[in-house]
Amino acid sequence: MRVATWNVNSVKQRLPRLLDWLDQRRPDVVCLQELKMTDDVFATLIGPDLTDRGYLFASNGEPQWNGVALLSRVGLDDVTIGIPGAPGFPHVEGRAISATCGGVRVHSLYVPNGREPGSDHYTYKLEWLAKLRDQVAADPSDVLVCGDMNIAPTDADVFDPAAFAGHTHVTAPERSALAALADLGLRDVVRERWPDEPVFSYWDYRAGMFHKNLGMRIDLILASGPVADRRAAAWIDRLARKGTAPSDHAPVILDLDSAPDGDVGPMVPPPSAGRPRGRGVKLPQSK
DNA sequence: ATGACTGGATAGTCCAGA
Repeated sequence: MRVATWNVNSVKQRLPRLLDWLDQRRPDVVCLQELKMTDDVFATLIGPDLTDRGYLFASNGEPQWNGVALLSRVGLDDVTIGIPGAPGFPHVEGRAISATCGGVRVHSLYVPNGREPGSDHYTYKLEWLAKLRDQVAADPSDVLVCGDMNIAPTDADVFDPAAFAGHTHVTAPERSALAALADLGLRDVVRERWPDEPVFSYWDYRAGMFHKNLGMRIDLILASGPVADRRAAAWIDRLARKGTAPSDHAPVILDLDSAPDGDVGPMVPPPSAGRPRGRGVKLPQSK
């Protein structure tokens, strides 16, 4: 069984690339984030294409921002929209959906960004993550928590820790929220497979960050022990970040029991021959 | 080349993203 998660940054803009990628990678379960459309529009725009490919689907969308979905061709049962008791900002946003697929409880998540440490949005992020922890704690033993977690688990998951000082995604309280999931037995399958490689899943569109491989690993697949033990391959599909009109995120792929493409490489560019990359580079700044 | 973004809503630019 192949499970993937991908922040597509607008299904509408990503439609041709998403369909091509489904045909190429043929995942059995797909977690999507940042649909940026309502459930009705999602079903109309892409539903027939998904049905043609054998997928059942469910979504938790909004008109303009956020939005998550689950696609599955190994069953889609007991769908839960959102997280029980989770806060809104101020309204409850489309950031979580879960279902049982192929015997595994799968979560597709778009964790709030947090904006600035100490801001209202940052508090919202931490409170939302606490409710996620409570929901997962009530889950069965076979669980996959997938999505854009908007947290880099360690300093190895950003191109230069100094560039992120004082920013969200790397602060101790955010990382503690991930540790709380680890305390429930969830394991970071990509990092377990590639313990030393700089594997990123997000690169800012600006300033040629992708081509310089100045990224972050914030899209995660966290597996409970029985599921993590079934890992045959785990990798980040950075080819999907190349070419025309990509998302700023790449998909993350986990193969359970067997790996259709073999045990692919870490999907990182070869190390540059010269100076170290990324030291002293600043984050692109919003106006 | 030492600078380099994209999407959504809107109808000027502004907000959001991480």
